[in-house]
Amino acid sequence: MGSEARYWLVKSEPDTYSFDELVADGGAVWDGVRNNTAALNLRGMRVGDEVLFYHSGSGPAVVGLARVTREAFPDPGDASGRFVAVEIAPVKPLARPVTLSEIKARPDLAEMKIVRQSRLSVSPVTPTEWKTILGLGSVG
DNA sequence: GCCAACGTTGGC
DNA sequence: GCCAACGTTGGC
Repeated sequence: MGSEARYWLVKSEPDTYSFDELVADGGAVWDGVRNNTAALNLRGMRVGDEVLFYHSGSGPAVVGLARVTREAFPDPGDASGRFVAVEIAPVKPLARPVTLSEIKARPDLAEMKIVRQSRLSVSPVTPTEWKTILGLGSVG
């Protein structure tokens, strides 16, 4: 792990917490993650890292961009002390959502963690994947 | 609503 | 420590 820019993807059910709600709130504590792999990724986040915000459920798609505003701290809702939370703030919505089916259809995105392990709620994104997603979403 | 993937739990 | 059973997530 060097000091290069890092990119991540976080997943949320829009019925539970949507990108629009993140925008309305101006930021959010990203807590409640109870998976060790996802927690490891949360611990890797640094302030300023950029985040793809993905809606799971019906019409799964990357819908917006966010930024890490606070690094990992103990999840207040976790009595075990094993899990952590971060804080993120909205940057902007994608001009158009990039759907999971589009991602799957592209050979250069087929290795994305979201494709390979659909249940992982926090995952790293490579710089190449990041640029490709932003291109598809007409951002940048 | 169904099913696959995968994490967790608990009996042994 | 192994593994079967079970629960949850998420795509379709």
